[in-house]
Amino acid sequence: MAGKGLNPKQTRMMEFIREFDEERGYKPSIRDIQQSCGISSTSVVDYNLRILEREGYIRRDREVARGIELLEGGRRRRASTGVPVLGYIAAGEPIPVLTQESWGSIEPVDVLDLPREFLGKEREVYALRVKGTSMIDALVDDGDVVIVQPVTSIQDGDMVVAWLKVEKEVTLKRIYREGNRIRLQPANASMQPIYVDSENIDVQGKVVAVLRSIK
Amino acid sequence: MAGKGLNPKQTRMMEFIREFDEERGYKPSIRDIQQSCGISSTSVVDYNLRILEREGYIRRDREVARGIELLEGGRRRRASTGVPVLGYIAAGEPIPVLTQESWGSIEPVDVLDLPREFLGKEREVYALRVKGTSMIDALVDDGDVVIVQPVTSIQDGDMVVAWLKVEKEVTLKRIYREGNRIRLQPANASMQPIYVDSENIDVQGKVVAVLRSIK
DNA sequence: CCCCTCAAGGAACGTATGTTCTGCATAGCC
DNA sequence: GGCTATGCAGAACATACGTTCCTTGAGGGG
Repeated sequence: MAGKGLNPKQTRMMEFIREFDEERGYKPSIRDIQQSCGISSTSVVDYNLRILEREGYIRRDREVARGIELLEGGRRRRASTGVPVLGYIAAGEPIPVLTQESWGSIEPVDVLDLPREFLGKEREVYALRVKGTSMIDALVDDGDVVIVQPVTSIQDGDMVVAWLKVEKEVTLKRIYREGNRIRLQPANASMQPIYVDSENIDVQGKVVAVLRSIK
Repeated sequence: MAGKGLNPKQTRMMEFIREFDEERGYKPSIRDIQQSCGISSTSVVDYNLRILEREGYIRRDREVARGIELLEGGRRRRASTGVPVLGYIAAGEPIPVLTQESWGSIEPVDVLDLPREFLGKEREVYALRVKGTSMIDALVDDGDVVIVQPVTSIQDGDMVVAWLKVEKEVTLKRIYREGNRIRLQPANASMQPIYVDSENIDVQGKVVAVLRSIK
């Protein structure tokens, strides 16, 4: 199907629709587009919107005010969810504890919109920014963002955020229960596991994703 | 400001607005909400929307059809952009080459909606899924997604996607030009750099972000 | 009991907004 | 020259949609 690319007017319209949506959270009306793109008539906007729809850039719902859906590469975007960034996680400092009750009441520093694919199935996840390189053995570097799902049930092999009481340290490791003690396995297979007493560990949550912005 | 939480009706409304937007790409009208949430009158919807706005869950533009903006944690979501996933990257295989011309014409496998923060300033970035653990020294594991900005100008210290002709290998490393040869430095400081001839390397792009979904 | 607020129902109103129709250029084609 | 497709202009039209007003009913205070 499809054809050549878009002409300048249509490109301008696409850009405007994207920007408008980003700025205001909803789509522009035909007259919004008309004015902002310097188009003389609503019918011209409609005419070009039809083309944009035919070429697969947008989807329109007829008779619906502001009923434009932006498609990306011809397909619908992956569903995403807002994830609150609650603070920092660093080796030497206690982690912000999140209980069922405090959920929602802690003021997020920021909110990231992330594809569901990278989150667990659970809705209630939060994000922490990593300070320092102490968790490099979990393939997590300074400045990374980890997505954490608060403790519910931990299974062997889960990557968890754990507070080691004696060492006064936060760590990210895969966890395995072995009788009375717990084995913490670094993600990097070439590194040795460490063993801790079950009493010495406080599991805060399960890491479901890591994000890194480079340089 | 704010008060207690939302009542069931308001919670239902919030959920509906989110789902509607996700499904159709634009916001519901008051009457859409009325019908789908089993509310008897538009004025009741309006009444509760005012509350949602007062409590900071949404922002409304008066007189504007479907003019609802969803706020998350009281603040606007970070702007995000659709990033096309173009395929796989694996140690033994050539990378899908992306030139200025082929941009836009390659059919993306998928599209991810990502916060701008994790992307470079450039618009034209794409994503590749990583196969295998051969790039673990760059803190990149099997199954990760790397966000790549096509080659423009590479600076010393940039993390790049490089094809080593002789070795027939793709690799992710920080790059440093040292006269006639090139030093490729693993991200993990404990690992040794490798050196290659400038003729032997084909830089495909610059890695601007890494995403990992765990288990 | 009266008065007030919170929550809701029902209907009417006005305008914001998509649609459509008529007309007019320009360009390519046979 | 006719014929058609593309792209634009202007206006009228129909309705989708937010707003507002009038009521009602259940609590709570005095």
